[in-house]
Amino acid sequence: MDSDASLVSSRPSSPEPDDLFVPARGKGGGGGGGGSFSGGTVSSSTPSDCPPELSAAELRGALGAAGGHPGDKLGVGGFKSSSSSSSSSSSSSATKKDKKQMTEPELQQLRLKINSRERKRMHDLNIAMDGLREVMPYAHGPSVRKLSKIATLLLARNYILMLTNSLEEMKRLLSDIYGGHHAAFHPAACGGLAHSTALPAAAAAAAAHHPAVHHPVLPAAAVPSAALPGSGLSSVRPPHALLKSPTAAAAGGAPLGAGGGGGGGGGGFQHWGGMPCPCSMCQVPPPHHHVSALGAGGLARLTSDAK
DNA sequence: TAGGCCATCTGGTCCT
DNA sequence: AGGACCAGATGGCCTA
Repeated sequence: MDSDASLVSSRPSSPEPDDLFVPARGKGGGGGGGGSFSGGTVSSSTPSDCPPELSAAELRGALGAAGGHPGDKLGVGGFKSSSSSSSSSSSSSATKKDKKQMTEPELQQLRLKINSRERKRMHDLNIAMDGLREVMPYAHGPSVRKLSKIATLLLARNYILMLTNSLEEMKRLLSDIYGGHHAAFHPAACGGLAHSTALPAAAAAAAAHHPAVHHPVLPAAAVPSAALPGSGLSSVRPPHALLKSPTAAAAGGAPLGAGGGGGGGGGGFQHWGGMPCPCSMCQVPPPHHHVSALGAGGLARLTSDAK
């Protein structure tokens, strides 16, 4: 409410490498967000400069996933006991052997190295998350707090669904306009924009009726405020509940989280200045994608989080 | 003070 | 063998 400064992500995504370090031994428990870091910077890793793009491996991991599934973990019995000589048995044999043979400092060194790698990995993940936030409509602003990770993911999903629906709607519109005789006209396949000059008045009118993102396929000429995510997605409203912003919440409007129960009362979301839109997309909530447990439940939960 | 979110540590598993 | 990925645990910060 009052703390303006704190509204904008009071915490950095991750600390500076210089600050990163771990006494490894002394810390009675966990790392804690930079609580008891002392000396001995571990910049061993930070090899590259953290490229903004996801590496192939990361993408693979993100998409593939499901691979791991350790499943057991046996209750994490050994939790932070590693700092000692570890060797709690049961694990990769060779590595274990080596670990047993390693001296304390060596073990510590190894631990630091692994920790550093993990830190970097999470840092890269956060960078990717920030990148996602940047392209999300309404995800940033002076008085809007940074989206949480879960909110970012949910919002992104719904955003994609909405854009997909917009595309479908546009295709259908064009199909209606040109009827069957112009089967050769397939904007989606041709990239759509290439035909901008060929768009008849009817299409232009339709475009005018649906400015901005709602029909992203339309040429900029026909869509004055045409909008790429960062610029003016005035018609796309995120789930204000996720934004945790008093202003956003007050602004009201239908949440982007249409798929789930997001819409709540009013039926279809209104992208045109509060006026109900006649198009099918706005009348019917995004189909077939039941927002799944996480979607609905998560949003509901997050809603209660709204300010 | 409780709850949410996050960064970090850590051990295990899978992959190259 | 080393690295990537994953999930559990812990503690700190912030907000209601």
